[in-house]
Amino acid sequence: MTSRSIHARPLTKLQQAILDFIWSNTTATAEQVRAAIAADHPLRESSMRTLLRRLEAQGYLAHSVEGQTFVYRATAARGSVAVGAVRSVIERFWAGSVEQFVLGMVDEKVLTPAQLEKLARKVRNAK
Amino acid sequence: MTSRSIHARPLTKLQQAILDFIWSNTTATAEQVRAAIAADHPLRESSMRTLLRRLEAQGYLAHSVEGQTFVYRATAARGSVAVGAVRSVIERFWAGSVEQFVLGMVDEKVLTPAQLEKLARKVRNAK
DNA sequence: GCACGGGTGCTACAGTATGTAACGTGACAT
DNA sequence: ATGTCACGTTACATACTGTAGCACCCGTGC
Repeated sequence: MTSRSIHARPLTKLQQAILDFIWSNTTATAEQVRAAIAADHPLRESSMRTLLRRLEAQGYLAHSVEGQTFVYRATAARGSVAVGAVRSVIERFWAGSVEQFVLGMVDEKVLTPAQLEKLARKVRNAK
Repeated sequence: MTSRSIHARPLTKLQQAILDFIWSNTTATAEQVRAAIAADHPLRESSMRTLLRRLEAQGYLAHSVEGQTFVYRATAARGSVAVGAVRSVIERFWAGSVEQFVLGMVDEKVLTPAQLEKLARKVRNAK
């Protein structure tokens, strides 16, 4: 099962930035994350720890102890979290029908018939 | 631009229920909405009016006056709001690439290659 | 003219998540 | 012992939500 869990709450920019970094690096300590996003989000060390702790409480992260430092890692792959977000939208708006959803995307011109065609080919060949 | 999707805040169940009713009925008064969702969400009249007012402030609704009653209607079609929600996810997680997004859906087995193929055919024929 | 009921806005308050951080504390190196 | 690093606890402002009381206006009936 694609790990249910995680409260289908949308991530804020800050949370997203943190997770993005961790997803890219597999693991990260509070200080590493802090340094990485300092440019966009300057934060005190303690603030960062609070954020990481909260993300862990929400199920996005888990940590192990390395010496006296917490090493965080994501509990779910980036892709599955992303797809989970979309799935919740599909459930609400298209009563769970992925097909209706895709057709809706075409209707709204977010996805063109040509793109759809191309993707179908690509997937077919990749198989 | 397909109408900037309002404030990209996700709708709560309650808000969704209200909008769903209005989308289904084209227009609705506070009392009609209240009666319609009373089973799942029992609310006082004034509460309902507050909710409608807030949804209007957020851009989802607009109203006209009929006698002394407010008649609400949605400012955006259900489909476009839904797609807008998905688009914001695509932006965050797939850097805006709809194609990468669809491939991600396939990767995560939310959309099967067969379904994709079928949809492509369907759209082609519909054109 | 005036009370009454329907419909409205204004105001409010508790609950929850978020952004932000100070402070206290325990462990380890010196 | 002492400083330093990393951690947890606690806190506070802001924002949105769910929920609603109450004051106010307008048309209809007496």
